[in-house]
Formats: sequence, C-alpha cells, structure tokens
Amino acid sequence: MVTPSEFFKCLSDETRLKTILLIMQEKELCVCELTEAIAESQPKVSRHLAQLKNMSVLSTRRQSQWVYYRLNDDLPSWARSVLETTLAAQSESIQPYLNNLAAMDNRPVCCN
Amino acid sequence: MVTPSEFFKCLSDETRLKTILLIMQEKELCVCELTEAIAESQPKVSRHLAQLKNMSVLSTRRQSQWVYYRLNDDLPSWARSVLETTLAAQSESIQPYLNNLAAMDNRPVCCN
DNA sequence: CCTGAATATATGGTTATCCGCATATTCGAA
DNA sequence: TTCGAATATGCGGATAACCATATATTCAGG
Repeated sequence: MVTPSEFFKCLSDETRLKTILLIMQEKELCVCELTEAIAESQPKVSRHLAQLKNMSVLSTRRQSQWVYYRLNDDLPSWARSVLETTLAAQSESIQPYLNNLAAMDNRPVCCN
Repeated sequence: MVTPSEFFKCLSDETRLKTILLIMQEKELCVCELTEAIAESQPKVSRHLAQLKNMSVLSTRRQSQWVYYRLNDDLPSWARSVLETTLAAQSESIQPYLNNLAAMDNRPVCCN
C-alpha cells in the first residue's frame, strides 16, 4: 500500500509523469510506444515503468512480445483523482508526445 | 511558475506534506507551532518551509516575532485541487499532529 | 534450435536530497 | 542597546535518485 508521499514521488520525475499521463490518455501503451512518444532511451523508460509497477501505480499485461502498461485498477480513488486532475490541467502539454505516437511507424496493434 | 513534477516533488517528502496538510486544516501556522505539531527540529521544519515558499506553494506573513505560513493564494487551481483531494483522504492520519497542536503550551495567539 | 525484436536488469558514476549541528538574523521588551 | 525567543541559513556528510552503457531475458517465427 503506497503512502501519499511515495505516490507523489512517483509523479515527481518528468519521465514518469509523462508516461503516466500518456497511458491514461491511451488506456494502455507498451514500452516501445512510450519510448518513441517521449523520445527517451528504452532502458530509461523501462526502468521508470518498472518502478511505477513496483509502486502499484501501473499494472502490466503481456501480449506476445509486447508488455502493455496501464493504470493499476486498484489505485486508491484519491490517487486516481489526483491523476485525473493533473491530466486535465496538462492535456495540452502532452500533445506533442501524442503526436509522436500517432506518427509512429510499425506501431503494434493491440488485438484484445 | 512551478511545473507539475516540481509541485509533486514538494509533496514527496513526509515532512513537507504533513506541514502543508496541517496548514490547510488550520488556515495558517507559524514555525514553532509546526515544529511542535510534528515533533521535528526547528531547522528541519524551517528549511522545508523555506523550500515550499520558494516553490510558491506557501506564502508568509510576519506577525512581530512569528512568521505565519499559509497556502499561496496564487496556487494554480489544479494544484489546489490536488491538495484538497489529498487532505480529504488523509484527514484521519494528520489527527495526531492536530492533537499535538491543541495540547501545545504558550501557543502564539493570532491577532489579525 | 537459432535469430531478431521487445523488454528487463546489472553496474558504476554523477548529482540531488536530506539531515544534524552550529551559527546568524530579526524583532520585541526591558 | 542588550537579551532572549523565533526563525533562517551555512556547512559537511550520508544516502538516494538518476543516468548511460552494456548485457541478460523472453518470445515469435523460421
């Protein structure tokens, strides 16, 4: 069970916050999509995602060779509310990353 | 203008989060009240408060020898909303600190 | 099996954060 | 103008956070 300050620490890193907001917007995203969207190295993205999963902020689903990350369904409602508020305030600033995503070649198709 | 991740970093430390929630609950508090409430050293409390002021999360008002801290009136609404949500979810856990405050001797009287 | 794509992790180095302790500053009262 | 209370800050030292690079793992297809 994550404490409020631990939860906020998850959001205190630019890379982690970006990935969370993008995942919220898109329901779920795999590592290569996020890597492309925010233009960071694969190990860097993967490492932050692992951390967020470890803190129970995100959960994963494996689809053959891809691992899809999404918001943990069991996230406390106050935490979810914080994220919704943040996304609403930041929807404009994540637009460039969504554009990168839309422009991505060979984007894996989610068949579920 | 504080970014979301900078703002969340402010909330990622236990001491800072406690002081913010207590200040919200009490409208405003001075350093010695906070020091007593959360039972931490004066330099530690003062240092975190200075940091929060520097990040425009808190503002100060000097009343003779006391410095009262309160939420910055210019806090962006999304940030204020995040704090309100957090306080609502944590009102129970800050109760012990409010009790310390209520039991405090020689508590400065706010005459404004 | 073997290969390549996607993902995860190990390692070492740099920087940031937090702390305790000591000291400085500010202000009101005598 | 001196003293004490309240507050702020300077200064190491310890720890944690973050990163780049290299390598390991997992899985589908041939």
